[in-house]
Amino acid sequence: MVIDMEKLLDLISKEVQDAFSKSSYNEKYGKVTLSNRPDLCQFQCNGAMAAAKEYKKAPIVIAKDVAEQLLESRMIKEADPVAPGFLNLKIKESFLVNYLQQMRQEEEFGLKRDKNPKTIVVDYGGPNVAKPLHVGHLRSAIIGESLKRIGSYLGHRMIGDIHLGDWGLQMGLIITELKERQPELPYFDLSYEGDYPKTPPFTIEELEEIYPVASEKSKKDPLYKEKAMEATYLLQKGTKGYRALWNHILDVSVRDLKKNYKALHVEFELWNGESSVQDRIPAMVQRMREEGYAYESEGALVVDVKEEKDTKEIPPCMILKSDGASLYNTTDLATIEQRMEEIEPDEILYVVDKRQELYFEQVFRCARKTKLVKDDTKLTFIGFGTMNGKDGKPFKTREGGVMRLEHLMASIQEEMERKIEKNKNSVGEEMEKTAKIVGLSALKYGDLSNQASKDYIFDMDRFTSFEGNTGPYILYTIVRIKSILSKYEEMGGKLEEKEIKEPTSEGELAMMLGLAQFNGVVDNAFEEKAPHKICAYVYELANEFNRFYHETKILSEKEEDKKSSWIALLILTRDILERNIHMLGFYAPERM
RNA sequence: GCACCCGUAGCUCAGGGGAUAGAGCAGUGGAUUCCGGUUCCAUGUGCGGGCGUUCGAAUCGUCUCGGGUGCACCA
Repeated sequence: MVIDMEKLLDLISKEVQDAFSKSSYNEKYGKVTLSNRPDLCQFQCNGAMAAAKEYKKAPIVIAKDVAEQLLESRMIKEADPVAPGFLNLKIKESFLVNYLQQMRQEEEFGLKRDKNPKTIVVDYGGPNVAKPLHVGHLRSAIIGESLKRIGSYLGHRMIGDIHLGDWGLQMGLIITELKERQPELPYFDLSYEGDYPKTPPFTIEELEEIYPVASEKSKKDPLYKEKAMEATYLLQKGTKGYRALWNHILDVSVRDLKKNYKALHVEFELWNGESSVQDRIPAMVQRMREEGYAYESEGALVVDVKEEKDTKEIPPCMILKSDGASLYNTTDLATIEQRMEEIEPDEILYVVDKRQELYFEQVFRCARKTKLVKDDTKLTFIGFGTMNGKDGKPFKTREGGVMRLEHLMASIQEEMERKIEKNKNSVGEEMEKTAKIVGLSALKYGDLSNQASKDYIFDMDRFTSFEGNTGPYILYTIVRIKSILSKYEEMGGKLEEKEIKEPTSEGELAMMLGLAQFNGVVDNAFEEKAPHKICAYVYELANEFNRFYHETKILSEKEEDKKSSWIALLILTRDILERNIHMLGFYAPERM
């Protein structure tokens, strides 16, 4: 039977709230938080100070009253009223141990699944076809993937949509350049009736070379640009040859994207793009017109999205350009419409560059105003900051260009190989594989450990270090636990049927308290859409383990009882650490 | 011009009404030579500045100074 466990802080809060009630104070003052003075206590309740005004009593008197009620508590060992009115709490070890034992038995460590699981679409990634992924795509992928995984653990139905940029002038440009180079291809023969070749007339490398060339030419040559626009028009009109060519571009490009995202351990449930919603645009625009939302302004079709409470001017949301063409807004709105029809999400999360905040504010308001979404459908913008170089400016290659994601990952891997080589624990292929895993942890942890909304500095040396608050340090800690456990097995020990006993040291107690925080932390991280809180937790837990490890000789312990309790504790620590890093989007090797 | 975001230790970052503001890195000193020395412990300066709200402010409000970003036919 699976019982969702209450979060530890909730349990303690409830206990303290009861104590407030019993001493005839309002239980709302009984909220308990983690202590910010670990030297004094483990948990604290500040409610007595807040309650002082209402009851016209000194806070310390209230705290004392409440403490009295807690004398018989089965979970609180000490409740210490301290001036001016803090209530300092310590938990009973027996209760803590039971809690951990239960965590071990429950699915997902008793992680409290949301009672009303939601369907949440996560819009992240947003790459353009025929263009290589670069560091600008990195944060969206990393953060989006993590939020998706955290949400899934909490029981939500998370659906990641890559939202490809696969429509518009860029496609016309590529087709035009192809035509210049290979006019003899059947795709350009408008009278061609036969089947088109199955194999694309280009490789991904060629495709990536073609786009910038075409883009450059169109800027300089108006005639060329006109051709590109003509090609775009023909493609959108559904011209057979152009469609066939477009399909090739998409195939080649998507295959390459999948490869790259796979290397990042990022997976999308949906590979929809701008093209997926083109068919529904005319009807949607028509409806907005008919229902009086959209009107002509300066030649363009717009929907007003201003609101009374605005402190600044919010420009209207443009639906069609003055030349009648659709634009990004149109596609995004149509995408919302499609998602509502096909998926009916409770929420859509947009994980995009924070500079697009105003733009999405317009789109969201427009979607709401034009009833594309239900009143209770949440549209959430999660803006992330820029990844900067050591100089504090946007990350660039040495030549000053945009760095390709592949290149960035390759150089991290190289750096990792150099470091791992020194350990001499692995060679050849295994080392390469390990370097990849550890490199990924360096990159993702380095990114996620910062608040998503802030810019951060990518520092190769710091991120790949095995010391400090880094991915490799976390992995190393996990590997160390694994190593101890396998040594224990080699010595004839069994990992099963162990029971966690009451702690025998401060370090062990701290570790236990840390482990018990797990479900509260995950919950909070998702609530605030803040993967960095998972990072902070993982780091703390790793530190607690290392401290414990340093002061405790586990394998040479003579008392079998103690030893087996520690082994059980180690297993739980390993499992929780691994579960957490999985939520961050990476995993630990067996050795490193 | 208007609006939004950010200023926390030498550096990179947490903390977003509660007690003495924390980590890591770098520096210095030490421990452990044992399950992986990629570990552990100790040690210093700091909330850009002013005014206000509050029993209590790094946190909320306001002004100011610095930095970044955005303001309809790009995405």
